Amino acid sequence: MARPEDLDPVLAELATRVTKALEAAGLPGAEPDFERPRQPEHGDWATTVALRLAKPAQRAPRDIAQAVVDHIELPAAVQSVDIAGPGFVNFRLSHAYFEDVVERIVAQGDRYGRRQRDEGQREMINIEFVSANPTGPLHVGSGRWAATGDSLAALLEADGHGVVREYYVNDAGEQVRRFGESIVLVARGELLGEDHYKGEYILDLAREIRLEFGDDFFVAGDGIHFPEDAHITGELSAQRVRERAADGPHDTGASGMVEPTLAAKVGEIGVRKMRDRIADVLRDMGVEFDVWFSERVMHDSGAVEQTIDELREKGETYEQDGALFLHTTAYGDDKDRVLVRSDGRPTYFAADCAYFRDKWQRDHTRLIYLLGADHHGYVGRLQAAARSLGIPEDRLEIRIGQLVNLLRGGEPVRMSKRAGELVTLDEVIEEVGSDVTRYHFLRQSLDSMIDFDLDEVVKQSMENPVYYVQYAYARINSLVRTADDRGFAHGELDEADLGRLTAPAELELLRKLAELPEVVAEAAELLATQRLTRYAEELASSFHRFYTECRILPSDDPDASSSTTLLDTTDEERAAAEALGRARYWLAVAAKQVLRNVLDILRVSAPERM
RNA sequence: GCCCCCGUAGCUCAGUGGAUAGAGCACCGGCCUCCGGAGCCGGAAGCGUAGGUUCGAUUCCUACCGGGGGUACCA
Repeated sequence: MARPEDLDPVLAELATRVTKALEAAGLPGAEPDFERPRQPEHGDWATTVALRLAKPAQRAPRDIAQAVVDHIELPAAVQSVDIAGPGFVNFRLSHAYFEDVVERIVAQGDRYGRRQRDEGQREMINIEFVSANPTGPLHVGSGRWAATGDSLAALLEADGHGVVREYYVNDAGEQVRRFGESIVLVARGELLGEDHYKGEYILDLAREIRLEFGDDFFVAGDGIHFPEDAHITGELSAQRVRERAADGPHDTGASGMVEPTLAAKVGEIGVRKMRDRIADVLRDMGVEFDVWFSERVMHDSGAVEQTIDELREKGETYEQDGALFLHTTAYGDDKDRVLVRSDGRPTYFAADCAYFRDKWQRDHTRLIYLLGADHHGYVGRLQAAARSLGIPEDRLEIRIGQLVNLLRGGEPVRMSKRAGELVTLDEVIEEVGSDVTRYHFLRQSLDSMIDFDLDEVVKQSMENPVYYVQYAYARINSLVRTADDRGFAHGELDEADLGRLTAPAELELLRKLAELPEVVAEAAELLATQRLTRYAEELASSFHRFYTECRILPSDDPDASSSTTLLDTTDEERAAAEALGRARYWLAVAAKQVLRNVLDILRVSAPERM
């Protein structure tokens, strides 16, 4: 459990002092907990230790709180302490503490908010996400996992861990053959069956492969040739594709047969092409995977057989009806799972096991899976598989995210790859942009279903909160540019008198800036990106208020202030105003840095101008 | 049937046992002679229902109501 006192030496010291105060008062020892009060009047930190101790100590909470206050020696950075409500002990930090925060932010730059961990504390985390089958383009729903997984990875890095972003490519087995068959049939202008993949992209692939490998590529042994006029064929096929898709379940099946070896070959080529396209779209979204793990390669290497052997040797398996089962119920699964079918072919589940083994052997200390709710049924068997392979229970974390509800004008749009009726991620990115799309997904909890109404998102893109945050950043950049243009003498940070920052808006912003390290730690622990987006919005809000209420640069308009101020202003007052301006300038610079650091973790761009 | 997620303001959502439950959108009323109005300030409005645990419950437990998803020798 991340505790705020682990992140802040001042708070750690305060915790020690509270413990000592309890001892000095003759009260039972207790770990004081700290939380940030909602109301600013309640100070910067509060502990409920008096409330918790009331029962074991047999004393009224307020009495205990009073005893703490009477006996505590406050650290220098803590200005005051008082008791409130039923027995809260509230602490207020000194202004010097916040001045120090500004200095730390400017000194640490990009590192502010990030955690440095010792070797022993640092994990090597593998996070697997998206992993959509490479038999079709990514749809909008996958965008949620792309955005969330990538930002979680950045978040865990910020929390001081090593992270590997991984995509498991299901490029083996029956579906690849069927995928290849679909391409061949379309290339030949034949009808597709109910189980075939449909959609314009199949036609595109057929064209592409024909161009690359030549007209004869799709020639079948029985004399069926790839039609000479590709254009006409294409139109025909596309039309038929649509008809068949609309036809639905009473489909009678494909009009032609495809040789298994050709289907496999074409499937392999098609999958490779689709994988590249998927990688392109993800890159457009700013997501770069470290590892594209091929299931086929794993099969070819014999790793699946080895894993099955290993499981057999460990006594985790048994045979029944000619099939080999993994005894997953021993680890809480609903039913035992088949590893090898009675016909000798390994199941996908066997590959999943082998994949686990591979990942674990690559020296990861923690495995995270980000899965959609449609895969919820897999959790039990995946957990069991990991345990069977000797991966400790707490080293595997499977996070289920609720699905994205794709709408268009309030009407549901089906997202079925086979039916070919899907709205692809690249279309959406092109239409509304990567930042808006990402932020939209990152803003909500994984537990909540997201409505993605294409019409609404396009309409609302200008009022998306991401612009609110980015605007704050652009605004500060503009301020800095203007300061430079006018030759504003902001001096160095250590020359600025930050003690002058005492206006409510200034204090609010200072407090908010100080929160980042703990927001990062909490978000990382909970794997919750929405903690970061909320913080970003709060920070932007604090800045906007500060900017509105607190003039930073001196007015460039001599007439503007001449009538009253210039005449009445003494040198002393003018010097004070200048000093305040310099302090505010550095506060704005610190805010800019923190906004940038948050946006970096969200992996949303921080524009200098908008 | 069993399992998982959700139910918080008119709408979309935050809030991992603490004090007076917060944002955005929408609505109403204000705010720039000057650093970016994509902004700021103010107003109205809410924890599905019923029990339980606790000093304290939106949060944890149970039941019920309502919505979504999952339950293959599929891939």
